[in-house]
Amino acid sequence: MENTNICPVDYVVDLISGKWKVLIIWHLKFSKKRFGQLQRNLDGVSKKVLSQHLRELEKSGLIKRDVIPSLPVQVEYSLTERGMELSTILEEINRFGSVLLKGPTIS
Amino acid sequence: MENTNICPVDYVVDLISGKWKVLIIWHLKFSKKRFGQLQRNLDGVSKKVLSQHLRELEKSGLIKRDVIPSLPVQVEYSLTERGMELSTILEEINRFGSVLLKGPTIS
DNA sequence: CAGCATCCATGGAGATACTG
DNA sequence: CAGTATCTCCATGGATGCTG
Repeated sequence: MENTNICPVDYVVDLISGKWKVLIIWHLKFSKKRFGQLQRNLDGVSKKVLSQHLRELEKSGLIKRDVIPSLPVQVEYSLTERGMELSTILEEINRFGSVLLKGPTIS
Repeated sequence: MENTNICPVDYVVDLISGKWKVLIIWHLKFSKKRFGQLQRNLDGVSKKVLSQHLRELEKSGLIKRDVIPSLPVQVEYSLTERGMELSTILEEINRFGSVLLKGPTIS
């Protein structure tokens, strides 16, 4: 997770290398979610890790964080345009990975 | 690097999450290379890590390993068809990442 | 040359408790 | 509810030496 990368590929890979990053993006792709919802959806994440990941994704402009000044506070997360773009790449990766997983290593 | 993933995306991400994986694929994309060449190209990799990565990439069918029975032994690594496919995805990621890195977080 | 065995360092992830 | 603060643990990467 080193930001000192000059390589854009490594940069993006780092972005989605976090243990839950892909899942977070996946879930937000379909609808915005609140913190607690996400935590329940990603079965097993600790709050610490979840908020770390969310902050990183936000910092790189992939997700948006909206604070709703209710009581108690609610926070909604959603994908940005860029996050949407990334999710289409993830779909490609998904297709590719599916083939890899099914087809035995023919090399 | 858990193989127990059901998610194809995570599977692929794990595949290219190793610190040098992307670079290895990148270098092999243009020409096959010997172990020592790779080690020199990826400035700073230890032999241990390099061979670990190579074995993993081979195991998942992304690269091919050819042993040339000379003295001393030479080993050539090259991309498989699947590795080539992946490298096109990496190029997309590259484009996307470049935008991310240049443009400030407009969200 | 290619690569394995060993030991060590580091940081990312988990568990838990506390707060505005 | 949505986090932050600590502490611990383990996997990954690094350094070095040995071998067919």
